[in-house]
Amino acid sequence: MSHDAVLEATRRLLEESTEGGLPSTNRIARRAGVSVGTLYQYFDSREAILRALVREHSQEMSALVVSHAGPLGLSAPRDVIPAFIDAMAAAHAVAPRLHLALVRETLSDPALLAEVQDPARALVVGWLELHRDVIRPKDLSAAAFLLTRSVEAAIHGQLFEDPARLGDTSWRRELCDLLVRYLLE
Amino acid sequence: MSHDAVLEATRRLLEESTEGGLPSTNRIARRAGVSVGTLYQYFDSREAILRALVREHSQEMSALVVSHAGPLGLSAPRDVIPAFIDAMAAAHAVAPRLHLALVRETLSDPALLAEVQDPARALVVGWLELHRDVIRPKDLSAAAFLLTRSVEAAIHGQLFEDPARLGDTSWRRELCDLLVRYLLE
Amino acid sequence: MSHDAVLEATRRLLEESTEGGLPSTNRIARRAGVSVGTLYQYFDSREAILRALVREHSQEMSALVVSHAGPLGLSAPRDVIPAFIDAMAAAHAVAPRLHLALVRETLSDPALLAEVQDPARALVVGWLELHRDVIRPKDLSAAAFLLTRSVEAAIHGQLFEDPARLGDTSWRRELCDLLVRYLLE
Amino acid sequence: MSHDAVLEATRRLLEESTEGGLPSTNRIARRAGVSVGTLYQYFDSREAILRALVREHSQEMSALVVSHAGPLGLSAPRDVIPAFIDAMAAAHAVAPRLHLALVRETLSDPALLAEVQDPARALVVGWLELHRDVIRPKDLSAAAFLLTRSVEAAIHGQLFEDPARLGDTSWRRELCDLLVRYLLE
DNA sequence: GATGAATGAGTCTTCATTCAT
DNA sequence: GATGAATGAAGACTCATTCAT
Repeated sequence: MSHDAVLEATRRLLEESTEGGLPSTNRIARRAGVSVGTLYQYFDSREAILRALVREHSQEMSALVVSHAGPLGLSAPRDVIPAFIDAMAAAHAVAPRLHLALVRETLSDPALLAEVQDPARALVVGWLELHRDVIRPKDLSAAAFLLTRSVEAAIHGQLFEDPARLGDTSWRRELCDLLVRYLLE
Repeated sequence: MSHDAVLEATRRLLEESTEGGLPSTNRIARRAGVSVGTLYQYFDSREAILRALVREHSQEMSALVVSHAGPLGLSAPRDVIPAFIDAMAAAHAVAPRLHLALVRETLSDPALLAEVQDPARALVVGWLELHRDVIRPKDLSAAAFLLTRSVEAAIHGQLFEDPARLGDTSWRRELCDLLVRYLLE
Repeated sequence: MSHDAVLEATRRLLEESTEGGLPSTNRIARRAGVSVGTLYQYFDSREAILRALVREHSQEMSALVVSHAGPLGLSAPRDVIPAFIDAMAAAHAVAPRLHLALVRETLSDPALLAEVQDPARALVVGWLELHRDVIRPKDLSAAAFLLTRSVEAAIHGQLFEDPARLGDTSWRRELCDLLVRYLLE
Repeated sequence: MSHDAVLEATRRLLEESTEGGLPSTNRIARRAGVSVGTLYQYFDSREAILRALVREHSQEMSALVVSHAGPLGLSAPRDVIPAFIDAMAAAHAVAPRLHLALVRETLSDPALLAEVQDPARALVVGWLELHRDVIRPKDLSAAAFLLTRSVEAAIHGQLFEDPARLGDTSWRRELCDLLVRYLLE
């Protein structure tokens, strides 16, 4: 219970604050309505909170994307791609500041980065394999890498540089073009 | 003089350290062979050092890329694209840890991010305009956004996830495909 | 039951640890297979555990020494003295780290120190009285003080400075000389 | 300057307090009339303060003893021994609580213990060598060990168990007897 | 009696910044 | 301009103790 309260408090603090850093343990505890001691009953260290947060967040994001675009898994890639882009944009729009903060923090922790990125990439590889016959590139793993990186990059660009324009359709069309031309010839 | 010594000391410290954070002002000063007081004579605050560093770094990166791929500005895009990718990879390989640290720091400062990204993007827009006749996408600004974001994303992915493989040629070929198919039809 | 489990757990923890301090109550409880709450049902405070420990330990030490050298009580002092030294050394070798920790802690609690030292001294005084005719010093209480202090000091010196040499015979001979010459003329 | 202020403040705090422990860094700083930060400019850690204190204290004690009994170095051992005992007692009477606290703390740090005890022991060995012809025991190093340990033990006993009686002459006579009979046959 | 989650004051330590020299 | 000692708020973390269940 307190475990979740701590995580939720951190999420809120992160979503509210302007600068990137993880809040102090005391601040998190106060916001969670518990004492610092309690916080340390559930997490070994400040870093452990971050890790838990990143894991939960990445699963939530995956779930969101899947629930948006997942059902289309069997449709033609040409239809799935724009849906996927929309789903990714929507998932990123839920808590953009939190997302930014977590991305920022994960950047300097390769192990955590991998832990979070590998399953997501595996999902994409699976989808590519499903449609192997119409997918142009042969190295599916390399393709998945490029794919996920590019989509995230585009969305992050929008998010970090000009959040207001995240809903725009122009960059989506362009990104869709990029992917379709790369994947489908 | 001291101004540059401080910047250089910070660069070195950042490139050496494993964890991401900017070193303490005292540490920077000691490494620069200067007193903290002097440091504050040249920089208003710890943040100011960071900003100066980011600016210088981004210019250096641009210069590196231009000196690598620039001469080809007038060649056919089909030849320039791979050269550009190589140039970007080379520029990122010079001081990868420093680059990571600065990217990390810049992430939560939209103003600084824009200040650094706009000129780079302008360069790309300029190049696209030069070859407007053979460039497929019409919205050059959106194309430049996608272009720079994707290339950086691919390189950062390589850099942050598996630095050893930055020199590989497989991901470059794939990235080249992505760009050529998008830009040149 | 739990009472003894707590004491035994503390003893073990103390004997295992390298640094001197009494372990935390939570640690003791966990090791004892008991909850902190239970611990407080048997001991008023962390200090109370320490006091109980010191008392038990001092009785154990006395018992050990008596069982070693006691039977010789009626023999000639010249024979009892080396036996006593050996018995003291043996008693100290059982749990040297625990002993050190308790000595350390007792040092700043004069009342506890007296409580532990007085009975031991009384034993020695009794023995001296038994052999009053061959014992040179007249002030038996002062002699007992010097005696116990000196033997303990020698053993502690060995124990704290160079535990490996506790089994050596050279310092024992020397200590025996010291005592014999003082007590027996 | 602040360096000494910190040490002096700690000394005073230690001499005043009843329980043994080294005071907190904040307390020391406040008492020294400086900020915690300043404290850390002169000492690497709380432990470093302790070490500095122990070193200074042991030198002060040595100096005190030497200034008391030193001039007699060339006199006959039979005269030097009581003077040495008096000098040791006097040195211990200067700041008994401080001494107790430092002894307590040093107990669990064999390296520091050795650092402090070795020079003192060397002094005694030197003196024994000077009078080798009249000194009975042949192993001077073992004799010095026993000597210093016994004298300290007797004084500490007096100090920790019944400080008021430190000035008494009865235990001194007895201790003197012990040493004379051991050393001089 | 037993539990163990919760407390929160207190610990050591760091660090950006100032200012008298 | 340069120095670097001094500051002190703030940070992460510990731990003896309580109390509702």
